[in-house]
Amino acid sequence: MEGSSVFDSEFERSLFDLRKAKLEEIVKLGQAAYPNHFSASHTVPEVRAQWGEAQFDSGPEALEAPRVTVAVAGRIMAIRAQGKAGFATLQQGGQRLQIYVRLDAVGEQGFALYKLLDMGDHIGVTGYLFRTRTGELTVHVETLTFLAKAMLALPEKFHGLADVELRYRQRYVDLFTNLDAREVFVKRGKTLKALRQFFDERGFLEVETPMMQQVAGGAAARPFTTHHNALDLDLFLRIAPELYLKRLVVGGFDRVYEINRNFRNEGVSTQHNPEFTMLEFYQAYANYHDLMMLTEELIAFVAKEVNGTTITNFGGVEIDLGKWTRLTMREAIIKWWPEEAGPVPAIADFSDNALFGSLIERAMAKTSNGPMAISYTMLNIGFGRIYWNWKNSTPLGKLIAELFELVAESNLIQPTIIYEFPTAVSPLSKQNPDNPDWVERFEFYCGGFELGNAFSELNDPVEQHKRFAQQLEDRAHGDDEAHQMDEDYVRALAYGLPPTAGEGIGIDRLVMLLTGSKSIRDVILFPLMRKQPLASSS
RNA sequence: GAGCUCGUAGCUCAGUAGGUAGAGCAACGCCCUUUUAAGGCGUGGGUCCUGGGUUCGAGCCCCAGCGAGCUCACCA
Repeated sequence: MEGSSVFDSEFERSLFDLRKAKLEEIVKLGQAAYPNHFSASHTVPEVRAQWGEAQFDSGPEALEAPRVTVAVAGRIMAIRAQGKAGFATLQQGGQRLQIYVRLDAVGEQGFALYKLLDMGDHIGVTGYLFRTRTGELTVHVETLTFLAKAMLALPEKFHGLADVELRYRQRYVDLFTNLDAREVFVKRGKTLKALRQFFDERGFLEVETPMMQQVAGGAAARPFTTHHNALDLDLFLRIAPELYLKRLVVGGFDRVYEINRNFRNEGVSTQHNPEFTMLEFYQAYANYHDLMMLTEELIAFVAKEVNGTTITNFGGVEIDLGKWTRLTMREAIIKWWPEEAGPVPAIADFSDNALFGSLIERAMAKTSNGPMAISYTMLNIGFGRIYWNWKNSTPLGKLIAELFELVAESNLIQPTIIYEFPTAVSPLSKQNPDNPDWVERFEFYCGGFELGNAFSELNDPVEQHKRFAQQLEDRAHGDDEAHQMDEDYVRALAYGLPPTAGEGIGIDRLVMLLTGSKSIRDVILFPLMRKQPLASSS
């Protein structure tokens, strides 16, 4: 490791040398430097569950006749020596257990080993359980086994690792020093398990479809590109599994789901990471109304499995994931129409291009001469952008979706289903039979952001081909997120896709909601970070 | 990509008005057999993110860069 940039400083280098010397002393005491096994009778959480605080009522004597002997292992997170005795705290599985080591119990060799231990070391102990004067469950150690040494200094023991950047870059330290961080990822695991249980119980098959695709489809986003050398083939990392999953429904898998990563070449924010986990599922013989019901059930089920309740606290607001509101996109715009923007729109304003234009023009004027409050400025900029797009003959449907995002989205804190989307922003959805400008699609929102997106799948190959062609035209006009043509997908539809509804749910965002995390990076173990400047020592 | 804020010991943070760099934890030595953010005495530890500039003098002021957080833009 000499000359390597593992070390941040001379302090760390010399500490490493010191610990190396200690390790040699430990070996001289007859311990292995890097043993590969320890037979524990219990984990720390098991010990706590069986003899921890809940059982304290039975009195300290409960542990004395007969004595309870345990063998446990863990990482030393606190160590206090007191002459010929000492206490240390072992951490395992996110829980802690105190141990008490005294010279007359472990002998000269054992105590010599104890004195060579440092914060962060892994050890195993055997001994019997007792309670200290203050009532803390403690292992009275009889034998100590050295397991592994921490060669670097742990973060400050009271505050833990607080530097956000370090927590993301060195998650391995964050996880064992900040147990709250650990808990988030335990809940993430439970979320995935609950999702799978939900779909497995309903006869869905879990599948895996390509993440390297020749046509990156199924969403409006810019893909990452890569290259296969042997086949000399340019490939895209997938932006969605959608088109493959529907091919599977054509193939006769009536109910499929996939939980895996999508990759989108876009900026990062508290709600976006370039790779993120998406659940997509498809159900034949169902439509988007069926999925609304399924979604409400699903989210409530997962919340109960993970948190034991549908209530979650997000950004200081209590959200009940068991109580849902349903609004059409147009209703939502009207409901959340900002007072500053003047009279609320009429339904007719959404069906006529000229009326829509004057609606925006009016709102723009209203918000331009108000007090210079931030909301006025933000709204004015937003209306201005929509107006500019309207002037540049952006399709009405797209403008309506933009308007919805401007005035309504951030208000959707409690679980809300927004349905009836414009066809212009939904190239893969089935049109409303009564009005082809609108499709059978919904998105659902919680905490002010979008969690999922669902629709009755377009299964008419002729119409699908037409929509792709339209997207190609958008692309030619500079929209580099417009959908690519996927001839093979159209061919699959031509073999006959049964009436099907499908849905995608952003799992990172769901976990944010369930854990009260304000940033997506707090629910991703290793979020994408910029390159670190080269360490000067290397 | 834009704006705002931040970067001081391994970690958590102070740093007055521009005048020789501070504390706690961690580390090292000694004392201590029921402590628990153990305690007591002592010691060591700094490219003040990097590079320029202003100044007699810069952690502090100015410029540029790097990294991070937040807000916005794009999107899910």
